[in-house]
Amino acid sequence: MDPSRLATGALRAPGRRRANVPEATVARLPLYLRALHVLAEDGHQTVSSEALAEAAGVGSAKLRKDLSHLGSYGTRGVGYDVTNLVEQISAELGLEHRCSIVLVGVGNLGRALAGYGGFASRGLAIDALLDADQGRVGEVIAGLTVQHVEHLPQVVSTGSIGVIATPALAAQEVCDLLVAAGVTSILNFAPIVLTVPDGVDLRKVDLSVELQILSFHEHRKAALTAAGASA
Amino acid sequence: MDPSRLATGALRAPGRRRANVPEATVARLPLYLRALHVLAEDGHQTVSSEALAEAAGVGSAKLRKDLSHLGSYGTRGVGYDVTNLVEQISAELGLEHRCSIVLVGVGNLGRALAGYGGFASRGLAIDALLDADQGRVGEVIAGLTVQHVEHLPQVVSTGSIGVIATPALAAQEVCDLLVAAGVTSILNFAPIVLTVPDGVDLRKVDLSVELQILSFHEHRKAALTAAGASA
DNA sequence: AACTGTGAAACCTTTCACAGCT
DNA sequence: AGCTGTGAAAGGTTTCACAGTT
Repeated sequence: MDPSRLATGALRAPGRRRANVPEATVARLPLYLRALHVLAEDGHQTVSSEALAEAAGVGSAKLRKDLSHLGSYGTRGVGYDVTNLVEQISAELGLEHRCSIVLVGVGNLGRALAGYGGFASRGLAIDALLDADQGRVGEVIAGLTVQHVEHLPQVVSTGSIGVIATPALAAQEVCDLLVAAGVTSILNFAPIVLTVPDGVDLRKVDLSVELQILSFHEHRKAALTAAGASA
Repeated sequence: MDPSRLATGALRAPGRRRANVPEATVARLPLYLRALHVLAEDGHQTVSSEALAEAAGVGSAKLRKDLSHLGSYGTRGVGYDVTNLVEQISAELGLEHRCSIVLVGVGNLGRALAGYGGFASRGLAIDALLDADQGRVGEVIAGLTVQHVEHLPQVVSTGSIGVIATPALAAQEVCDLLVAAGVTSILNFAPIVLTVPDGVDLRKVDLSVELQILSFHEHRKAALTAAGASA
């Protein structure tokens, strides 16, 4: 959110050799990682920027530029070593030491997230489920027992990621609780603008926003074809 | 994806007065709309760019620039008329004529999406549920009966938006079916890269990608504090 | 010959600062 | 006086094209 802080001096650590990785690049690293896993399972040992870009759904120049921000891990004339690149990207994303994920709000969406297998595969899995509703406390979902939201401080450890899947009205309160418990990275599914202190990273996923964006494009296309028909 | 196409000649329609709205602006219009609805319910008749920006979680300069792309709907010295602005943005997003939404894949996530109230409130609601699993066909979720995916052509109408909530392996096939049925706007929740023909808009929501991005920031913060401690 | 890594150009987005309207 | 609308500057991202390496 405040990119200027990304560039502040603090990271002149002893043996660091790389500059800051641009935000747009970070957002694509998970895509490359996923594509690489598929390639590895297919038995590929190396991959060209062209092929990996294709698998990840981006242009090859973009891919090379992105990877160049992590360092020079390719071999000219050959391509990238799949296993090595998986390791480099995983390291960059901090996926070595599985950080814990706590999910607050076990409604429809929370349940779906808890049961979603996509996380587990790659170093990320939900470790705790919490809810404010006593009626849900004790229920077992995807192998985890739902705890009352008051136990938040006990289930949070350093480096935990918080996921908010509560109704909009409860979201800010839950967010404050997460921050108070020391969480500095939050993913919000509630359709509301949350406020967090400096130093806390907040991302949001808003389903109806996505649909409205598509609605815009659909609307525009309809207008275009109507205009085309009248021309 | 290909911004150049957005700027092609085709839209020189007779009475058009506005230029193209930038993609980044489109992505924020739904946020403004939501904030405006809240303000309207609170009884506000007008709102300043400062106040609306605050409510939407953006800067006021950005908000004004965004709204200026839609036209001049504010009054200097006063602000924006809430009701009017809601109408203008709704029109821009094409939320007048409720376009139908068909959701394919009624697993955990699909169920959650079907039951999610967030859509219904604002011109967008799911109209049909489909699944490839005969065991799920006939089930009633959120007032809708699940139909077999073969009925897709019958439930799709012009301007429909397709939502894919199937497992990754089925997603491309379902996507192809949607495209064949005439859908030109698709929202994909499956963790896989989909290929669509030109002219079809594709957006994706990937939960594990979001978590991995947060993991990166968490990791970076940890590295920073470690470096800070050693300094 | 094949392919990476990267300056430079083109493009898009955000921020600033203020002219101009009410 | 207060606030919008907008050129211009600053910053970030993507694309191009090719030098350099294996």
